[in-house]
Amino acid sequence: MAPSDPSPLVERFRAYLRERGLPVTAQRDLIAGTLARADDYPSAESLGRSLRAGGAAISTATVYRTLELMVLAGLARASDFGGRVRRYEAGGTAARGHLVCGRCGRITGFSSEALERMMPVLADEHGFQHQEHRTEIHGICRQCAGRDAATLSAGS
Amino acid sequence: MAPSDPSPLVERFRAYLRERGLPVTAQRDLIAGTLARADDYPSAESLGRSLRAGGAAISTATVYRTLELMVLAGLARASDFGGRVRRYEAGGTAARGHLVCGRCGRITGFSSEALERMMPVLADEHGFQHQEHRTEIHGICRQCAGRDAATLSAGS
DNA sequence: GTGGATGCAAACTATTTGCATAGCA
DNA sequence: TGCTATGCAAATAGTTTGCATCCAC
Repeated sequence: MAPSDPSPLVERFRAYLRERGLPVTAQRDLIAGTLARADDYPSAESLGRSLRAGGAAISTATVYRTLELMVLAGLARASDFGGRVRRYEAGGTAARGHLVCGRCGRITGFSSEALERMMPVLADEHGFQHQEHRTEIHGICRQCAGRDAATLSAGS
Repeated sequence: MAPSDPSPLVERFRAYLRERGLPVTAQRDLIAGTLARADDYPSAESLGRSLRAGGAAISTATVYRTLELMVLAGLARASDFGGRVRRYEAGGTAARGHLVCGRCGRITGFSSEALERMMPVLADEHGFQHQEHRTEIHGICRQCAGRDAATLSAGS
């Protein structure tokens, strides 16, 4: 990663660390930077793997610890989208809803004002104090649907 | 469990099994019956534990396999509500939304017609074929909120 | 210099699987 | 009788933790 152009997420993470006198390390910068650039909701393991593939020397344990710290800091969000691995996304991303493709596994974030408005209302209706919410829509993405249609008409 | 009053879920599971010539076993009846009666979204392990506590001899592996089969049959739903264990609920339950209390961990299902209507629309807006959806609201349940308030005013 | 981060490897937890045996159809 | 479930125990997979060492402050 070029340290000349740190992403806003890296900056915010650094600020968070400095505020409480915690060390800003090369690993933390790298992990935050990679998460900020990731568009595939990586797991701790896959994120570490790609970092190592890029030449960085980072242990899996550090990746786990750092991502956990970022979640705590409110700078990342974690979710296991129906699978068995916890996957992370950069926080601050407006996306609160996620489209999970059952075919290719790709996850796409989206945001909906109507949804945002509805959630606290639904919580309230049940005497529940809303803090945050998570919405997943499982189905088939456009690309996979198109591929299916093509395969169907062409035969295998 | 008294076999004299099998729950509808047990019946439907039996029917599903018979339809495809699969064995209807005592274990499967027990597991389906227990899941039908459970109101706490049990994990495979906790479900097996309570069965064994009740005197039944059922291995953990069988519980996992049976619950998985029920999900496949569309008679149960599985989700890990932000935690690291997969928890199950009887299918057919109208609930599609879940309130997850961050204090006591209790999960409460709810259904909302408005939410049901909105999901396919949201999917469509993004060129996504909607199959199913999952909505979780994380926050504090009424009981815990009340307890907090009491503690606060009384001092610890 | 010191508290905290890192890396390694071992520990853990939840879940899955292989295989011999038992049970339903 | 034949196909499938079950149980046990071992294998996995993902994640966490203990501890010695290293590094940012």
